[in-house]
Amino acid sequence: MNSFDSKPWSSVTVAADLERAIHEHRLPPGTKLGEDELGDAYGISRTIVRAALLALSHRHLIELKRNRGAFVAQPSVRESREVFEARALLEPRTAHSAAERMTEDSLILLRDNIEQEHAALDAGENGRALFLSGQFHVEIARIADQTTIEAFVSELISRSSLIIALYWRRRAAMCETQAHHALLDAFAARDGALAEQLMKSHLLDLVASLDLRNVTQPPTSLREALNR
Amino acid sequence: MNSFDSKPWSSVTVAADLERAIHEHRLPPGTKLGEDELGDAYGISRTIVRAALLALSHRHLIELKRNRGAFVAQPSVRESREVFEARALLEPRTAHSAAERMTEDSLILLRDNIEQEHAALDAGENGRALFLSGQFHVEIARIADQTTIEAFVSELISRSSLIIALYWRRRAAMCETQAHHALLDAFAARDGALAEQLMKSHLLDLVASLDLRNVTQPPTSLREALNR
DNA sequence: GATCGCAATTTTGTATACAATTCCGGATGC
DNA sequence: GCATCCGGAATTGTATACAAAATTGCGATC
Repeated sequence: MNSFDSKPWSSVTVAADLERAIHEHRLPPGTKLGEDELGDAYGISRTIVRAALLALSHRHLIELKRNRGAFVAQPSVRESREVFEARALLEPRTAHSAAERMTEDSLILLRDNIEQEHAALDAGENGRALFLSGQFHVEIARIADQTTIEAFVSELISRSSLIIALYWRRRAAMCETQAHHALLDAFAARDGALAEQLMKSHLLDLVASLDLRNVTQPPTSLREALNR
Repeated sequence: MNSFDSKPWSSVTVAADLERAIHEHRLPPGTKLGEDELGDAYGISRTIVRAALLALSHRHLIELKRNRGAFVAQPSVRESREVFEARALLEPRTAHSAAERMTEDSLILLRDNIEQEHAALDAGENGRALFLSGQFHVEIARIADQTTIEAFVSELISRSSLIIALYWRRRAAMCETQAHHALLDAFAARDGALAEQLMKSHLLDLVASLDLRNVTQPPTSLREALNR
């Protein structure tokens, strides 16, 4: 996969690479991430792989089972709800701040993001589109100039991607782009209150598009179901 | 320090032990945490120490400088503001939820926490009192049954302890206990709105008790100031 | 006497060796 | 035929060896 890159991979670049792969659904929930396997893929020793896996586990993107290895996380229904409740607390008011601090450059960045997402959808690159859609939210926190909140939102966005992989229901062509467009308009008008309201609705729509009924979790593989 | 414990230290227990030491101001901001030193102290190899340090760095409690080592973090004025802004978004509404879910057992837990903090203050154990004071906030998130938010709050609380170490101004005998007592009453009355309001005020009071004017940071050591 | 440079020491970064645990398949016995 | 047990293979956990970088201290030089 990445074996022929001459880049000097470090634990942080490997973690970022893996996080993106997870975010884009190239590594679906439940996937086993073997240390030797990854080490070979990146051309590094297990030492660095382990550091990267540790970082991802701290972000709740993978689960480390002692003596068993690393697996792409499979958020429970409960956890999924919590993630979106946390987002509901953080993102609307952050959008409000962002609207007030909005610059022309930032607007261009956001507009470009929507553009790229559209292009990705047209090209059938759904994973990439999902990633870009997430970046839109992270970018807002960055524009609000809140590094700390940005870090939390970034984690929550990546976890949301896992949640979408597991519980996505609505087949409709993403209304996403529509919601982001509306937000963009609010930002362009520097209307903080509107941006906050739109973000709140957007998040509610997102949750509504999930199937979070408390049915027994469908395990990805039979193995996982029985091995506990 | 811990050399004679027969416990089997793991990266997670070591990280927890270090975090508590930082939280209680036994390890002040800027302190160098040498790997060999820690390994000797806990009777483990650097491998586990490094995993623990990695975990703490992900929580922004220590800073890892490449080829230089690990240092207890020294949050900037900017970062300090951000931490409290994040807390302002998360904690008030979490307190609201907690009030609505409050049980008798939880009330006893919180009451006990205040009790212990008082005892610690009387005994002159200020570090321990500060730790307990932080636990009060984490406990609220736990009572609200929000594991994800609890994790964020827990990190923010620990970082707040570093901020207090650096920027604490007011000498007054902590009004803390007073604020926590008022919160407890709101919880006992299951008054969510009041709890939310009290928490908001409490956090504002906390920030007000800090000296976050943008003066040049007083570095713990001259070295740190010049070595960049 | 102060400054600069170089080497020795210390400390961190990475790979690897070895131990411990789990996984998997086959043989065995009921 | 089915379950169980056992042993080899594979994988993770931990320690350690070695490499690379930074710090320190000494001594030469001006």
